[in-house]
Amino acid sequence: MKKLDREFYNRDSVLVARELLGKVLVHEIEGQRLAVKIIEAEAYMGVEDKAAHSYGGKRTPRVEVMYGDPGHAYMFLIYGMYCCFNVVTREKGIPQAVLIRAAEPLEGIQWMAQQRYGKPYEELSKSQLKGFTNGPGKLCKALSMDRSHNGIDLCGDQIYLEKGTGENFHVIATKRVGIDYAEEAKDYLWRFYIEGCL
DNA sequence: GAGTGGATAATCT
DNA sequence: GATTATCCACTCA
Repeated sequence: MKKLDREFYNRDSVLVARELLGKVLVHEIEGQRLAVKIIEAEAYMGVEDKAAHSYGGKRTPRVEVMYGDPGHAYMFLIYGMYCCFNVVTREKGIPQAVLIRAAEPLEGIQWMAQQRYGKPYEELSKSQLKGFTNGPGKLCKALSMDRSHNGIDLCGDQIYLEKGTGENFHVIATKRVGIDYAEEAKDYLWRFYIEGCL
């Protein structure tokens, strides 16, 4: 399977978000290969997006990686307990990113179950199965990603994205959620998901 | 099946 | 020192 090259990320964030659907996110850790299919992604348009950390050109140590080169991971912590995985887009100096909100486990499912609940996949409760990887925080926990991966190169060998199976699916564009504070920006159709996976 | 409240820590001013 | 936003378990119908 072919990795996505840096040029893929060096484009408009909305375009990248839509094309990331169906792609495979791979995290290699301790010889274990964890792979998930991306089923939901959200674009953050930097300075013109009130929902983005970099809105208005704000520049703090945390968002610094978004100002860097495309194709890098931007991890940020929310609620003090969960983190979100983002892909940095656009060229250096333009702070845009795509948030990966949900995915579907493909490889290393047992490993993920141990990581999240400390027990085999078969023993998970219904609610645990339902929420296995359908949220940003849960996704990161399952993939064993945290702030130590912030700024990592997605064109490297530890965390990268592969082209999917090329199967057919229908992409739905919708409003973003959980950003009521963003005023008019919350009405933009910058959130994408694969129909039938939610 | 639907709705509610409590937990938590890095980041910013 | 204030702010920030998701997940989970619990309750009720």
